[in-house]
Amino acid sequence: MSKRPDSTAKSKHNRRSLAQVRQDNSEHILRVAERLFSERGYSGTTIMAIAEEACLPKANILYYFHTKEALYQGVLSNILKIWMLSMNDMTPEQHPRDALRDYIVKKIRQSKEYPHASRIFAAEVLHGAPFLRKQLETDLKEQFDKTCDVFRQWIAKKWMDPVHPEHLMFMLWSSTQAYADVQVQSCILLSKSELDDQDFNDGADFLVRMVLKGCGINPV
Amino acid sequence: MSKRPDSTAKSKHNRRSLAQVRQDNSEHILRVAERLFSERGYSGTTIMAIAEEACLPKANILYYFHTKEALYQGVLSNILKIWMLSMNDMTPEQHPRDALRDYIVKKIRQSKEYPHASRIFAAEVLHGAPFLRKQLETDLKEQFDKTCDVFRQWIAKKWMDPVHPEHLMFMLWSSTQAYADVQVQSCILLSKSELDDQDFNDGADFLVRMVLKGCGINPV
DNA sequence: CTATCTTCTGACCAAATGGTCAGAAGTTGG
DNA sequence: CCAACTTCTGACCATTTGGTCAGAAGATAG
Repeated sequence: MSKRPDSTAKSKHNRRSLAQVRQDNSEHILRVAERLFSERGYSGTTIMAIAEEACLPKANILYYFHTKEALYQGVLSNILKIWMLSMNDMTPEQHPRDALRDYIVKKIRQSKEYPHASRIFAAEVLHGAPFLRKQLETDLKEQFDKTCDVFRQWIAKKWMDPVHPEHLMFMLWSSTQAYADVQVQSCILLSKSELDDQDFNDGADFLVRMVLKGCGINPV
Repeated sequence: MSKRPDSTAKSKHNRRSLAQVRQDNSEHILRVAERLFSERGYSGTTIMAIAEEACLPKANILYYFHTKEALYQGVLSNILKIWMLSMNDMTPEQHPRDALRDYIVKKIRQSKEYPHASRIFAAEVLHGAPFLRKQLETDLKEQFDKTCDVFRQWIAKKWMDPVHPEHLMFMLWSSTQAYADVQVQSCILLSKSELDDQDFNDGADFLVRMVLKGCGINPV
């Protein structure tokens, strides 16, 4: 049960403004909801469970987010913000050696820092993106196409082997994503209670090396 | 609504034995349930929905599978059967060039042929494997450790670069799995209604090439 | 201090859900 | 043909779930 920011300090002094209260509570609820949605999925998460974890009465959750779906949308829009933000553009001028390395490292770091977000996103896609379809079809597709184009230009410049750009993108996405999604499984398989920093670094090193070599790029 | 095997042929003749009826119906229900669970997740799938899709009254579903969880377990055990079956052992004697190629091709074919199973499995793992934990900790981990060991032997024989075996396994698993999981997303990104055989072949070729080169294996 | 606005909450509700059960309908073996 | 057994199903039930609402409690502005 993650405590909300205030809780004890309800005495007359140390008062927060209404605006402040609203923001604090909204964010607190969103944080709790994100965790639960990522652990149990949309249907598996009840408003009551969120309320208990957030130490707030159920009706209060619904005061801030009028429906369960609205709450979920709130979580999703937070996630997409992170996503788009970190999805740095690779440029045709950059050498793929650097651009791909940066991309992989960034993505894996993201999987480490925002595992809930990563997993919600993955679950969303897995079930046909019922809530994200629109956004994926516009924003993400644009990004995807642009990046594939960069790959093609690198290939034209003979900076890398003529690999299938689309499949390279799939491979980059899935294998970096895996470090968040399969954390549970990883723990089972590696017999660790959690992936540590070293594991993430090893993963990044491994992937960078594999991708660069696999694309015929001299890592220098 | 996928029709059940019998349906019309209820007239006196052309009768099926009770044993036959039982098997037919069980399998029919499992098939329908598998599809729905993969599309909507465990909590998102109601018995009523399964009943409607299977063209059977709800009570009949519960006659064959006493609880929702039992039905889900039935689906899962089907899935694990497929999984373990196709998880061919790579052996230290095989050259990684052939073994890895076979593995990737097989896995991707599996993603194509059993997309529902693949997705249920992925969702299960994503949510901490609430129903599969035991099996993963025993069967899958054994397989995992054994395969990592094979990689180590290949490395000792200088048949491939000294890559991190565990991370290679992750990468193989996630990037092949992706061809089932992300089918939706793939369709969005590639603007196709479905991945066709060519796409799966391209994916396999790409991955084989990438992995072999990435591991410093001469593809011959 | 007071009138007004926002925040908060217990009590309540209709619908959906997993599950039960008695008994009808069909099958089987003798 | 009959007794025993399996399959099937409509009606029913308790619980859970998302959501409403009236009014209490607290904050704010004049």
